Amino acid sequence: MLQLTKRTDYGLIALTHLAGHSGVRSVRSIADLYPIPRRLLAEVLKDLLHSHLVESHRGAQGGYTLARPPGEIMLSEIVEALEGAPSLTSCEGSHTENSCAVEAVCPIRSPIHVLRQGIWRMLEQTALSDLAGWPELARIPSFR
Amino acid sequence: MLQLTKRTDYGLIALTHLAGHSGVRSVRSIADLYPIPRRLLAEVLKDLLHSHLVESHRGAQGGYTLARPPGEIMLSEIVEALEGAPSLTSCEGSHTENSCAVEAVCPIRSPIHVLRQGIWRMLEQTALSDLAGWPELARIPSFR
DNA sequence: TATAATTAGCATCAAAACAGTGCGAATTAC
DNA sequence: GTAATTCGCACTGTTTTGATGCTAATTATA
Ligand code: SF4
Ligand code: SF4
Repeated sequence: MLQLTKRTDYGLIALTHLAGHSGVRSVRSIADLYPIPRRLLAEVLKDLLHSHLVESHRGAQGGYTLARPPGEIMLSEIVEALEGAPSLTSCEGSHTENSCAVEAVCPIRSPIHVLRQGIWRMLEQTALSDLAGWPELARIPSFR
Repeated sequence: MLQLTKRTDYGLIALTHLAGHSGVRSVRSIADLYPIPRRLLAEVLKDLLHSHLVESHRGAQGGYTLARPPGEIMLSEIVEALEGAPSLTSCEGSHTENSCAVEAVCPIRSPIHVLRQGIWRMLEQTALSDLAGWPELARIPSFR
């Protein structure tokens, strides 16, 4: 539906929060701050961990921190971590031989590719810090 | 999932075909040419009809034609007709008070808006003729 | 006029994607 | 030792999407 999933949405929020608040932040604290389902946010952060976008700190007083400076984390990485590389249509992406029946005579395949790359490039050129820099962020009270 | 639906995909194919072949084309002829489920394509074209992107011609030897020159039909219109205006997140679009719980303190709402507009602008600036002009199109045999 | 082709409108079904939850184990600050 | 926290896996319910069925209305044309 040409729309980001809530998982990605939540992931962006969490990462933006981490970018704006130094130190370790637990899932609980983030999920309480923004009313996000706690368990779901935990799943999301686990995915981000597996993609090496955040680092985890287990045990009491544990939580997550950004693995890199927010200026070096691109939205494309985040989206890819949480919902796979964008394909725009079904005939793209490494869906392991997901070939569409139309493919052979498809008149729109090439041009759609171009569009997809345009969107992808936008995500590649936007860093987490570009989101985190928004004024709204500064107004959010810090907890813990 | 930041991906176009198959309905949109099929719609683009049909419109591209109409753009490249003058005269009335029936659902059957298009669906047979590209192996697209006939009934589904019919549904798609009905939606396009309701959005005034194509014109219908009922009865025997009937079918559809483009309502406007392909240079004046923008991808944004097509996507909007088949899957609604792109929202990118849940807090956008006229979902009649679909307000997200996070909305009040959401740190990413504004920046995501900007991204969405970027994608939207790409679609607004690409005309059907930009797709139809691709070399593949010329190679497709004409039926009927 | 009869017939076949075709769109129009409606409803329905099946599969996939998605949002959200449960639970118990492992880890660690205190 | 205890409480807080991540980790891993599985599971459920809902929504979206893909696809199909059926009948009525329309129209070229034989
Ligand atoms: S080959 Fe064409 S019809 Fe098939 S998924 Fe790709 S763009 Fe869509
Ligand atoms: S308000 Fe924020 S969290 Fe809610 S849908 Fe919009 S971007 Fe996502």
